[in-house]
Amino acid sequence: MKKQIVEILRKNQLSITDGRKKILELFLESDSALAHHDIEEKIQEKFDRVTVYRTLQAFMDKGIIHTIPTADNSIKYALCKDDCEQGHHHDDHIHFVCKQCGQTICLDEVHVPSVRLPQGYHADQVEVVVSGLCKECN
Amino acid sequence: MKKQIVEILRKNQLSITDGRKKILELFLESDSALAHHDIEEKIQEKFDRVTVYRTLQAFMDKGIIHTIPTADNSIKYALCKDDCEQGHHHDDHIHFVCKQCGQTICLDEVHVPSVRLPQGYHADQVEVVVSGLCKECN
DNA sequence: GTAACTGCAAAATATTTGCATCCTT
DNA sequence: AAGGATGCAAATATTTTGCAGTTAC
Repeated sequence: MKKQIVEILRKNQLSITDGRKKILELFLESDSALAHHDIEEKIQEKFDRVTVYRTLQAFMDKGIIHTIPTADNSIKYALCKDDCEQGHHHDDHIHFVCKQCGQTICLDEVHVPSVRLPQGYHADQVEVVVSGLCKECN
Repeated sequence: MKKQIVEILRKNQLSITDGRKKILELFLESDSALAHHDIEEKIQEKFDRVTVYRTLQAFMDKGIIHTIPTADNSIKYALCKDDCEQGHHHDDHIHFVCKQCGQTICLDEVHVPSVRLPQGYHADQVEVVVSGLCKECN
């Protein structure tokens, strides 16, 4: 596990620092998406708020994580699959937000249905967010 | 037009005030979704920031508008279709965000594809946000 | 040693709440 | 007249920026 973390950072040419290792570990351990707020809460050793912002930004830039659109104002982050390149994410899975427990998870096994757009539109990316009740809360 | 505005407010048991009329008018005129920020910009007569927040909240509560999930942090609002009830929106259309001009529009004519969820999950709502290039920018 | 990263302070921005006043009904 | 809506002030919360000190490589 520790090894995998270092490897990901190295592959993306990011210096291996405690903060980054810790935050990346959180993502690897968690099967649901994390908001900035969650990260601050879940990390024992306190890192500066600003460091968390910058770390998330760095991970975003490198395509290690991506944001998940949510209808409420919160931004959630989740790990990208391996084939994401810098700036171009190709998440062909859907996101599920549980209305009860608030967890946001990536349903990797459910593929994004294809959407037929009107003439003239060009689609780069399709995001699907399903909300309802998760396995535990149902 | 003016008549329609008053009618909507009345139907939802909201007092008819200048601010509400003006903001609702904006939504009716605009064919793209609006962020809080857009609303402040587009309204000549200045209403208090707080009034805009409260107006949007009131419209949300009544099911007049709904939020559109976006991957960046901005929250956009758009008019609901007639059959939205308080607290339960059934927007069976998809949203399109243009990466060039930033406009967010509702593609009413494109239906949300059905999604098959894993065992145990219950879907209340499916949000689809497509990003790419719109008719004008393509 | 150098470039990159972090923490602190502070600025800028966004959102919420309380309360007195004003407007709609 | 009464209840709801607004504006203002202020409290919170969120995000960004600059800079000096520290750490990774």
